[in-house]
Amino acid sequence: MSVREKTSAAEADGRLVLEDFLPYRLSVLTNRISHAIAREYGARFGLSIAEWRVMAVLGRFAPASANEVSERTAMDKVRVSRAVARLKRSGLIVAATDKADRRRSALRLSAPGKRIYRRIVPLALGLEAELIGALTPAERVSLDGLLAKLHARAEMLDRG
Amino acid sequence: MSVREKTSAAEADGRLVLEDFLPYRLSVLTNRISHAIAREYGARFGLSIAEWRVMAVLGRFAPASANEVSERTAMDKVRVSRAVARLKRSGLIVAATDKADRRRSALRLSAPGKRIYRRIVPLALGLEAELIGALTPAERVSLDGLLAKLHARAEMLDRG
DNA sequence: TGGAATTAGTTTCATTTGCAACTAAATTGG
DNA sequence: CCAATTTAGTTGCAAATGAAACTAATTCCA
Repeated sequence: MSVREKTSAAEADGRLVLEDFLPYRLSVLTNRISHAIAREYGARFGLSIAEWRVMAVLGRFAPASANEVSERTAMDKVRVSRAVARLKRSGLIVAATDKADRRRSALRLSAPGKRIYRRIVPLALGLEAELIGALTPAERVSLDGLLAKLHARAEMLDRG
Repeated sequence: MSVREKTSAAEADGRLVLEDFLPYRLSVLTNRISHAIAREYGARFGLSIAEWRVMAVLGRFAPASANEVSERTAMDKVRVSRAVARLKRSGLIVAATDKADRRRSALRLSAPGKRIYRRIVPLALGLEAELIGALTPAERVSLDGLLAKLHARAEMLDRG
């Protein structure tokens, strides 16, 4: 009688042990976090999750096209397009047509956009801190490596 | 000049190092996986992710109420309700009114539902296997523990 | 060159989603 | 007991979503 193999791979007779199933666990975890986040600053600043993500990308990767944002966030390009449209309307970002390629627009945070960004960042980091507060420094390093590996794999699955 | 602290907590001048930000990384990872999954059996069996999750719960936790499904999947009860409605219509699950509590329905997989379930499970496990194929057994155990801790924290954040 | 194929981004349309309000059944406490 | 509250599940409605079709600019190559 072997000890129950507790590697995440989840299986029994021919059934799926859902609570051990990695895609499921990741999905639940992510949903919970997104939910908490949406309440936190979504409500507070009138931003949807998509909008906040666009701002986060622009806050970090200065002028970026919608497509770049889409790639960096793994969000659908339609979703990005609409988030960008709303952010432009509300004046939080500005779009300049890219000189080199006029289909592309170079998106940046506007001054008000930057102000809001700077107010949200600490909240976001605080939330992250609460989240990983459960982990020791060593565990954080470990998590970092694991996510990197999974990420690489997931990218292959999604494309290949 | 201290060595760059590489704990996930992500921060620089006052900006967010998005690619190190845990909620973001989880979100991208989950998006990619869900996408791959949706293509895999969503298309193949005409099931939405919500529907498949309901089936997965029923495959594992025999008769269950919609509410139980909702709790186990962390899906909104509306979403569950509608997935259940569709599954009933397509005959993959059956609902008996709970004798003890007539508001509640006892959901189960029907015979055809079980057949589909048994066909999907290997696919799901295969996909998971590909995903964690990148990890050593030790890393899998480690991941398991980390996710459990994060999950517990996220639950607190979401409620508290 | 210049027309075919590609890429950026938007719009249309049908579907999905979820909050809020609702119905129906069960529980609670007076 | 029965009115007041709670719980299971559904539905109305408005907003979010994404596949597919579309426009406009760019690249490719014969």
